[in-house]
Amino acid sequence: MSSSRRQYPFHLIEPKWQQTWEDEQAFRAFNPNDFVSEGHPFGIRHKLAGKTAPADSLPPKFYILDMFPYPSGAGLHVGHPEGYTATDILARYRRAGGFNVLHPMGWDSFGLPAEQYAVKTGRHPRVTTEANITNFTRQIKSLGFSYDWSRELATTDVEYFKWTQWIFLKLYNSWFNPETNKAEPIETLKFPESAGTEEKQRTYRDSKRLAYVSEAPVNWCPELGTVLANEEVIDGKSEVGGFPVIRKPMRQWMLRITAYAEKLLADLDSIDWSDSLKEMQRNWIGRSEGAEVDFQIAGSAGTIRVFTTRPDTLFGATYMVLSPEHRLVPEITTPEQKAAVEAYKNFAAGKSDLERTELAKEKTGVFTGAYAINPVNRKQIPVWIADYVLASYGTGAIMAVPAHDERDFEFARKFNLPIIQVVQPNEPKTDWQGFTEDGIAVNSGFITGLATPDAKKKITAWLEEKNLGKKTINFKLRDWLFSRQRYWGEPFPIIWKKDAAGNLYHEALPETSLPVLPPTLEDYKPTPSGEPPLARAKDWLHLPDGSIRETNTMPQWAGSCWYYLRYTDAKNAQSFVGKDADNYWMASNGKAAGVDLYVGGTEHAVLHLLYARFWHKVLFDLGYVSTPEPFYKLVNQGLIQGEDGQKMSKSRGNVVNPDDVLAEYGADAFRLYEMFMGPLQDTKPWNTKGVEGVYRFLGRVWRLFVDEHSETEFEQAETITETTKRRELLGLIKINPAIKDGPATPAQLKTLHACIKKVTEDLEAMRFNTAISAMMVFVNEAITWETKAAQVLQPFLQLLAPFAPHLAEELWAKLATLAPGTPANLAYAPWPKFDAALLVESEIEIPVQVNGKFRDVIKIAVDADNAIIEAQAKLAEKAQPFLAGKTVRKVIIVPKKMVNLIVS
RNA sequence: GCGCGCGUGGUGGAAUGGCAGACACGCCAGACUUAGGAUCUGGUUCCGUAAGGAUUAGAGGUUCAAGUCCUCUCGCGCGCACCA
Repeated sequence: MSSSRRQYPFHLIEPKWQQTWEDEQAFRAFNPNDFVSEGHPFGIRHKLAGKTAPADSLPPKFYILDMFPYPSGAGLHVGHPEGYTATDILARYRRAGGFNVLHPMGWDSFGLPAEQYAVKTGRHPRVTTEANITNFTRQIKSLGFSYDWSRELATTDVEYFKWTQWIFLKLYNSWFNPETNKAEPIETLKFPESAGTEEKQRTYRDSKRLAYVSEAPVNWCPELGTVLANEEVIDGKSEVGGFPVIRKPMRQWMLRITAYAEKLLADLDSIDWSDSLKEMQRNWIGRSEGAEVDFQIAGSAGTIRVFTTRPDTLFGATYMVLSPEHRLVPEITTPEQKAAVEAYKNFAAGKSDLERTELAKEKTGVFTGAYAINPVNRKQIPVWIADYVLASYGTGAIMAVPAHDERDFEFARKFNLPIIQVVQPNEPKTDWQGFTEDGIAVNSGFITGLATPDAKKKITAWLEEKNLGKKTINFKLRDWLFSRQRYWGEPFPIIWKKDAAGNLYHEALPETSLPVLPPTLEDYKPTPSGEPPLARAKDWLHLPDGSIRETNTMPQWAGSCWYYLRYTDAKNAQSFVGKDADNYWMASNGKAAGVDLYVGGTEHAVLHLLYARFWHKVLFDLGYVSTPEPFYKLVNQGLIQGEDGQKMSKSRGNVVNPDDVLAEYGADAFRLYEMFMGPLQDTKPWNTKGVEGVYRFLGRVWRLFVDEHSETEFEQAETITETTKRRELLGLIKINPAIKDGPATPAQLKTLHACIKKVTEDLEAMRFNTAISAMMVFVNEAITWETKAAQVLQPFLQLLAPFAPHLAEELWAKLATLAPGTPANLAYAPWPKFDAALLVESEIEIPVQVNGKFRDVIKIAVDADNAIIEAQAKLAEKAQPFLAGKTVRKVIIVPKKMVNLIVS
């Protein structure tokens, strides 16, 4: 730790103001019909003090949200406060702008590390989690963020996860009605004629629920001891920890997110997210238009249905491929091929996901012995199985058109299958083999000669007419695997029963039984038989009526799917969120709706952000929330790297701990640096020297405002005063005698208003780095003024306040002694407006170019007409050598910008 | 492989198509000082004593004018990855 002298006493100022804000609950947001206490600055500003405020009396709302953190044992990381600082600056800016700002914080506190720690030590995850939350709270509070702590929540709070379970029940008790195109209560589902018995009705109903049970191969991670969603598996490894993942058939809970694929895709157009993020979601949803086509199996009544985006290439289909898992494989395989097919199925099943992707180069497969009939030309084509065809996409079977599909082309060459051209590239020199783009249909019967889009239309119509196929839209998005074999998650409000025939079936617990608490355990490991840890609690597991509880728990994403809603009404005991609160905080304000600004890392691009949108849409369909989208504007902050330009990690030893930075430079400098580093969205390396730079800037601000002699007295007094009483000594520091409550010079006003303009515009556009540089320019200028007008310095403090709130408040309070009538509370003082008239120049400098090259600058009156500008430009001294002996052929004048002389 | 984004001084970064390098860091020189890792002043893209010239990854193009728009190449980052 450095022993260098402090630039200013932030160590006293910062705790002082944090205490003040907490004492007066300065940043509490008021809901409709809340009572606003007499002395609250929000009430004073909006004339609501001492009143109960109905929705229409409240100012417009602004909901600014951070992605809440997982409270890890490692504590806060410098990456966390980057987004939090940005949102805090905007929250403070909007408050000053007269908005009712909702700016909450909470904890995404279910999760694996606490559970793994529990497995090792036997310490209950709740104990670990609470200790971590305490530490995170301390760290976050020490940064002076203006959160409304009265709305703090943790996903592990019983009062919170009770409602998470409640929402699950809504999913369970709903189905997606394709006719109304929305989710409806399961009661509106009509049974088909065939579902006569109670058991059949139950089965039918269960097959339609938004939350359903599926027995299918899932992503099993042995190391983590749990299954994972597709979104949590990256390159065949777990997103958390990077452990191998294998396919394993298991009984699991799924959420029918695929029913919302179309809406999740279409509604991206209604929200203000970055293009790259929208693109990631689009790719993940993966919509593709094409056709399903039925191929008859030769010598059999069966058909194989395939999905293709290129029905126009049907005449070029020379073979078919089924995925090894396809249900027709055993049926169609001929006796001679049986052994080979079985061997191949085993070979494919034994591959891990990792091997499937990494060894994708070389195609493999075997012939089944069967032939299918191409519906357009009645030709017999062989049916193969190969693992390059995925069971989980489309119909799990394809028609192979080797001439115009790279994968089929590779496969056909390896196994010597015929390749027939059916598309002619528009560019005649292009090789048609392996040509996959649009062209002209050839060798294709009745579609020959048509351009690809027309050929697609015509053949699809033909297939539909002959009842051989139909236009189809397919999505890459799979249903969301929603259960985990863990302890530290929300238990499902579900029990299992046996019917008369001895079949297990599931049933939801009634809402009145919520919350379902997890049992207390001694041992958090799975059972020896591989059951989830909850199965260890025999008393909990078995209900008196003989039914058994579901032992899986929900994934960590469950809690984060709706926390932004709970913040709007965090204490509501009757409902997950009240109608008034939802209407006020999430309502439209004349634009697309929801959270006005949501800031967080890109790592949640397809996980949290897709899941939360899905839940929100279900709640919207069911009438529980007022908007179709949760987050109107979303910004991803960039990664902060270590000083070496590498990703921060313990193993690299380049992790910067915010506590250390705070101790040495203070919270205001830390906040300022995080914003000064560069654009919020960019990845950028940490640089301790850079912190010193902004710290020095704050020191200059301090010295601009305070009297140096009094500061020396203060410092001497501090050394002989006990620590706890030092804060009171701040009163010894007097205002800089150069500051006068008199008129400002035009130059001072101009400097101020230029700064107001720049900072305001930059805040609107979230350009924090350039806003800070504008304030630096102001201070560099102001420090040279012999007499400093209080009326110029005061608005500057308002500009500084969102960035460095502690220092600004301290100086504001000192300056108030000079300027009577100053609002007591800086945080709610109305944001200064710039006066354009003060920025107008009578004379401006404009550059003179000769043949497009900059040569000189001339000073002219702003309202000078073109003739004068031209004349002045021709006289510009440094331009003379380039004009001598030449004729000016053309003069280009951009008013107030530049003049360009074109000479021969 | 496909998609998206980005390449500007020694460093982080600024520049509605109109004076490239704002604002900082670092460095150099000076002032104050017992001292400086405090503070203040000045300088700092490169070549050149200067006048001037070159310069925004590279090559070409549009334009009176290009870091900015277009085309190609190279490099980096992110995402997806046999999705038919």
